[in-house]
Amino acid sequence: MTTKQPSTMSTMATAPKKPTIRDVARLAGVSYGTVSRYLNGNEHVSKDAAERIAAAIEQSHYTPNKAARSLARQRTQTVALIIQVESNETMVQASVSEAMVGANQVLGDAGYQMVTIIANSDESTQRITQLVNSDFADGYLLFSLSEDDSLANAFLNVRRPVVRSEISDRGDLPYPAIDFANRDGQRAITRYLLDNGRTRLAYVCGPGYSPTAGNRLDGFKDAVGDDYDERRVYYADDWEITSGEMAAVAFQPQLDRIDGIVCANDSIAIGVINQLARFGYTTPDDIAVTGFDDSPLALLVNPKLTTVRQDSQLHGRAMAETLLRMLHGTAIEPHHVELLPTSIVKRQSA
Amino acid sequence: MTTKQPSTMSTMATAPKKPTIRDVARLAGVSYGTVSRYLNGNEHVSKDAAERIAAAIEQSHYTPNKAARSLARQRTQTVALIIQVESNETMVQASVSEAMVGANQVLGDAGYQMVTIIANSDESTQRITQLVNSDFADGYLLFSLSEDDSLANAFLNVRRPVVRSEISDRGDLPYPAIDFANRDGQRAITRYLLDNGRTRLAYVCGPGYSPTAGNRLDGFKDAVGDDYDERRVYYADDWEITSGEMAAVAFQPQLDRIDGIVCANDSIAIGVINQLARFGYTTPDDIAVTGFDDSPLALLVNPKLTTVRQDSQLHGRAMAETLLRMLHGTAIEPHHVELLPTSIVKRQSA
DNA sequence: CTGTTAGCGCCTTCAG
DNA sequence: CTGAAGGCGCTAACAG
Repeated sequence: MTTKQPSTMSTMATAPKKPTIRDVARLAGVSYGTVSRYLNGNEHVSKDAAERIAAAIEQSHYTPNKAARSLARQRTQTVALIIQVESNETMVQASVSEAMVGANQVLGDAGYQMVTIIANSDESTQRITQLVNSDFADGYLLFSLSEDDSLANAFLNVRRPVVRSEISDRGDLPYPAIDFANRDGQRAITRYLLDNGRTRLAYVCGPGYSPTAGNRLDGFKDAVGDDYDERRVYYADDWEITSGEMAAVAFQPQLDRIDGIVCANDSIAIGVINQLARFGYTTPDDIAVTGFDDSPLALLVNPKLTTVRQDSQLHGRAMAETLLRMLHGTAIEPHHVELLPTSIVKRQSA
Repeated sequence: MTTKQPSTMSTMATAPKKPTIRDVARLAGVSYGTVSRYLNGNEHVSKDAAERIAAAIEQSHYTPNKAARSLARQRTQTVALIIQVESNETMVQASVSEAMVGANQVLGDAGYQMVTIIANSDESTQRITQLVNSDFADGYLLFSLSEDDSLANAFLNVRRPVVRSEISDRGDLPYPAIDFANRDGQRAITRYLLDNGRTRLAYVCGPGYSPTAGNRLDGFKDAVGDDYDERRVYYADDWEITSGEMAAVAFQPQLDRIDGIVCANDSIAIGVINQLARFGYTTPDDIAVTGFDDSPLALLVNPKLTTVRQDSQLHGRAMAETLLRMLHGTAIEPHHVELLPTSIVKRQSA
């Protein structure tokens, strides 16, 4: 079967509109109910009819209309992955794009088409709220919603399964979340520093709107225990490199009494290292620095980052799997939380 | 109006199914045809009726069903951005995610919902082919299709507007393309090297399946003219850092007679610089190196990359705009090509 | 096993 | 200005 059949092409030229199930039925000499059965894998179709239908479909280039099918069947076989990006400037994080690929894989294998939607303005949030309430998809994967996010409100009354990518303190969002064990991870890498004789540690915390930032800070607190000193914590406004540089500046007066800086993520760590270098401190000799995420950047910088690794593809897969379970009717406790493991990857910066 | 109204909530509890246009009509005391008119901004609705309908909608939390509307109206108000990723390992390129944001903006402003779909396996390609032929969206934005891509075949018989992100030699794809002036850009930065006294130039070319790779190489050829020497060209298998390293290795025997290496993109350039350093050559003193894309990485490495900048958000916006034009009925020449300008950004590596 | 038929929720003439 | 009715393309329940 070649893709292009001249005869077929000319046929199509004379009949420029898409064939419907009735056209196929007519071609095959059966009623269109039978064609529908064939299409949906119903047993009760004679071998003979099946063959004629198959031929008719082939010949007419028939493909079922998605809207009609969704309407009749009351489900779309589509899952939407909604990702919130802070602004037009920020782009999609590497971890998010990896998770997308993971989720896309398992959803696709299960016969669902995943589509991703970007929310980055009030207007888009508005539009998405409409969409979600219009039975656009059978289920939703929510990425990086901040605590007080207006986008989250869009899902308050949704009658479809939803899975979140971050744990949250927000009590009115009755959806399971799958997240990394951020607290454990940060605790572990902090202990690693401690075990290596770094005793005067500082911390650069992620932005306040992010639950993840808080969880990672908690892990740091766990590890340092009574040595925790609020004066050696810098609260960044975002997750970017610049924030790391600002943190180092803020710490400057006490840098001589600091021998390690634990950062909320890799980008911040890179910023810290850069700024420390400008101040004349070398990493890790003078001050050890750790990141979090093990993003592609971790390998690019000098020194290479010692950081907490998380498997983002797995994150996407795990989220998709529990969504599928819900789609299949399995009841999941509304505030169910699954924490994915992280691991320390030791490189040069600490 | 608070989002959660206890009374409404309990009402919903007793009537667990979504309200339809008929429910709204009943509540407002009009026929549902009138509600439909109201919904679609038809003039012929009395002020009185409009108000009652608005109240009924508010009260019932009504949102039109997407599938039904699409079916009746024969359009979805949706545009799909399809992006092909080489494998599960490769993630979404920064430039692509930026273009996504740009296109999303323009499309959203025009009342379309953009959804992005990932193609990364035969199975997903298969599924997408079905989708595209099922009137899933009103138009398509195609990202990074390789020349002989099977995915491209999915669009051979589509009856909807399509815009491509790369120019191509493939003649059977009658869709306009919007691309960067890759050839011009590479020619310009090569000339820049030449003008700065670099006379023995080598080139690292992108993967063969990519038209872009060829266009950039052509730009290099333009600039060096008769000095072009096939022995100083390395053909990479992909766009990644590792390929740059391999290129440097391949060039090693003649490195002493080379004073500049023009690379197909930033990642490759970074790989080249790294490997050169290992061989004991410094950049740019011994050998100047240039990139292409001005990706976020360009600023992170040492020395910072001198490269060709392209505005990826603009790319997305431009593609969306011509798609909109086609959606609005403007005829666009099938093989129309628009080339977006690039600029040289001088930093440290050359 | 197969034809018939009643919707799915909404849009859009067509009368009135 | 508004109600009634046919249809968008397909599914599913019901006779036969």
